[in-house]
Amino acid sequence: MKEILKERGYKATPARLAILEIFIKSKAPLAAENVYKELKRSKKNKDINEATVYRTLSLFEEGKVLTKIDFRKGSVFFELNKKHHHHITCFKCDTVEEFESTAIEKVLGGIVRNSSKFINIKEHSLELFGLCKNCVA
Amino acid sequence: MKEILKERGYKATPARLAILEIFIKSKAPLAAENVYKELKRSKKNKDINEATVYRTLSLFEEGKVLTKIDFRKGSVFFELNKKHHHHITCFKCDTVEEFESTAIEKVLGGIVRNSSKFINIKEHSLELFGLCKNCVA
DNA sequence: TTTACTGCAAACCATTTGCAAGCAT
DNA sequence: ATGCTTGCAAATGGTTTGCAGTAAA
Repeated sequence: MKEILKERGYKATPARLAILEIFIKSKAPLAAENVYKELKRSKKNKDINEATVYRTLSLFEEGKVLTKIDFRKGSVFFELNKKHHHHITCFKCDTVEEFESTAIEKVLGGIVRNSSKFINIKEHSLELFGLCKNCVA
Repeated sequence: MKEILKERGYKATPARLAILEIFIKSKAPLAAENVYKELKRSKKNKDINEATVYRTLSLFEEGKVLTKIDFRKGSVFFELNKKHHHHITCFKCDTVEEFESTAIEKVLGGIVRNSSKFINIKEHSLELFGLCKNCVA
């Protein structure tokens, strides 16, 4: 973990290590609030300030340690930066399933080719929402 | 315009008519702030309160007069509720181009079929970002 | 008249920032 | 030792809300 920080010229402070570890252990994307609460829950890091959490998250985003996700939920979520993928989120229980799709990237390529104003797409966000099998019941 | 309001059981107040008209005339999605400034610019409706704008926007969203769009820009945008489509937004000048794509809907269908946790998707948001031809120059 | 709608000001919530103190290198 | 990091508290920006007055039906 210290390597990840050192590589990017970040000092390996307890706050950063703790926050990174939370993301490594988490299977779901987390908002600042989630991270902060998780810290408070621990004995060791319960005194890390909320502002530090926000600062660390945006530092990590800049350094491509984390990626931002927009779930239309009022606050911004982050997850470890890994291979490009998308999410399906359950309206009710917030379960998140990830998926990859080369088909989507292909379709997007076709769209730009038809565009009159754009030549290429630099980024896209695609978020799906539905009810998961548990919540449909 | 009054019909649109009456159909949904909304009172046809000057604020609502003015806001609806702004959307009918606008070719781009608008945030509350944009609507509010546009009102202030007019002689007739310059005294409509910001809170009223927010209340009207969410009323219109509930009534499916408007749809919410999330451009990752800090504030929420709205546009007239029309046929399902997506947007490509320019990072630099914020130009928005709309497009429809049956291919995308088809791909999404395939994705759900492969999902272990979800049976169907109720909503999705897809936003593309790039530099428009003007801004690439 | 009745109830929905509005303006105003205060409250809210997520996030950011200035500053002085603290710690990693 | 030096300057990056942090905590704290205050500020921000977008949006929401309580309340009392106002207007659409």
